[in-house]
Amino acid sequence: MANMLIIDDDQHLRKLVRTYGEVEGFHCQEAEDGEHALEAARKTSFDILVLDVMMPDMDGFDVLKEIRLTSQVPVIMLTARDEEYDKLKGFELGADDYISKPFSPKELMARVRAVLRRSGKNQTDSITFGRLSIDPASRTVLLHSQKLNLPPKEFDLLLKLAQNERVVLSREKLLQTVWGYNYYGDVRTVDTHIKSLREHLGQYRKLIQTVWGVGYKLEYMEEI
Amino acid sequence: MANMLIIDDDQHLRKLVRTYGEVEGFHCQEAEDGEHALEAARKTSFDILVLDVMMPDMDGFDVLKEIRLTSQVPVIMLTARDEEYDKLKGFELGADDYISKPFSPKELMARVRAVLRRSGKNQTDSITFGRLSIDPASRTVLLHSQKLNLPPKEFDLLLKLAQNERVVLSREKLLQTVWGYNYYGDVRTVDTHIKSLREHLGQYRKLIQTVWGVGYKLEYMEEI
DNA sequence: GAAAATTGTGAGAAATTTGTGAACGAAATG
DNA sequence: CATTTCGTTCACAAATTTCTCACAATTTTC
Repeated sequence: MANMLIIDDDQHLRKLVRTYGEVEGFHCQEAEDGEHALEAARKTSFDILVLDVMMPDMDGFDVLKEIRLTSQVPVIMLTARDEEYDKLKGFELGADDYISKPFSPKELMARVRAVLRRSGKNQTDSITFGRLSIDPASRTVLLHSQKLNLPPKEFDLLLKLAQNERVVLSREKLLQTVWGYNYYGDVRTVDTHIKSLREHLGQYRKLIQTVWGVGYKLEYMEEI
Repeated sequence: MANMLIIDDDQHLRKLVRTYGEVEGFHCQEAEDGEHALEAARKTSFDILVLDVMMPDMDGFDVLKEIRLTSQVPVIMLTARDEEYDKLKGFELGADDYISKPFSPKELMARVRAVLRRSGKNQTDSITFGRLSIDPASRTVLLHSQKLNLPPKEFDLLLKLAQNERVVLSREKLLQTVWGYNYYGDVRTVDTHIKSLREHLGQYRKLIQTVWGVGYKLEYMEEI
């Protein structure tokens, strides 16, 4: 299972993030300041860092700068509200995402998943939502441990949506990325495939949400 | 939704850039020469310009020089070849980036995103006010950790106001930026959407304030 | 305080967008 | 080569949103 390093001077916040992280199945380690974080990062290889910006002595950016000298590990930064400039600085230094305090732990975890998914450029890793699992390598989908036979286009469509969890993709974008850049068909073709895909997904049809006037997105919610 | 102005004498190239721009979610407008570009820029406020250097009569540098007299809008220049001289001149005049023809549309869009991010017009970061959080990527609004379903226009309107916190936006400005530069409807339509948006926001309706005789603004105060 | 200007609001028609079933040819399968 | 599956388009129904308008309420101006 994946390793998570939580870096924050606030012990309660560390604890909070840890609790949610562990629910998601991470091995969590905590660091109370930059020094300890860098030391921990030297000793262990982490799969994701959750890094607070505002810390005494060495702030989050300093830590990130150090980290980035040797590693491309995914980093999510915690910023106080209204720190537009900080956001920018964070992204330039190579943060993968940020979230403003106060945040809901659920949202943080959703972003953690999304970042891991994105940074796992490894197309061969399968993507899982509850009891639905998508494996790009073998091009198979498992639903309740049972193989689901999807037609090629539907599989590609599902995979694209899954790789962009929580991000709305317009019909045009989907056509471009799934059908190809030189496809000039009817945009509504997407709808037809979505319909068919939803039928195949059974109760998991709720994963695929229509964003009225914009497009479609895949969003996983615990209760499925 | 951001406005993009594409300035090039080559109609096919304009069309190409437009197509990709629209996939990325921009409202796109085209200008076939410097004159038309300046006129369009006077009428509409754009978030980014894509400007060809080589054009008959008034070339890209002339256009940029004019634009920079009144505006700091991000500009990406298209240069014919890998001309060091062009790059230099462009940067001196205040271009934000350049790209040599022939270019891949994907790369152009990557640069557009990068420039917008640098200029602080990041469209993808979520914005939080107390217990209200707006996420452009997933087009969701969380109010007290609960999802708020807003119609497209209301979401765009809220996002625009949020991205301009404490800045009064006139109805005309809102129509132009949210509805699009080519919308010619009743100005009072804005009022109707504001009303509906306020209803949806519940106690957070106080966020959206009427500035009598001018327009609307979003202002967050701790006590909500 | 009356008049004028501006904004709030309710209701409903109009327009837009999406869901869906059906049809048809292309492609894959055996 | 017959059969099945797949991809696409289309038309219509259903759902949702957008827009306009009239009038009420509020604020400003005179």
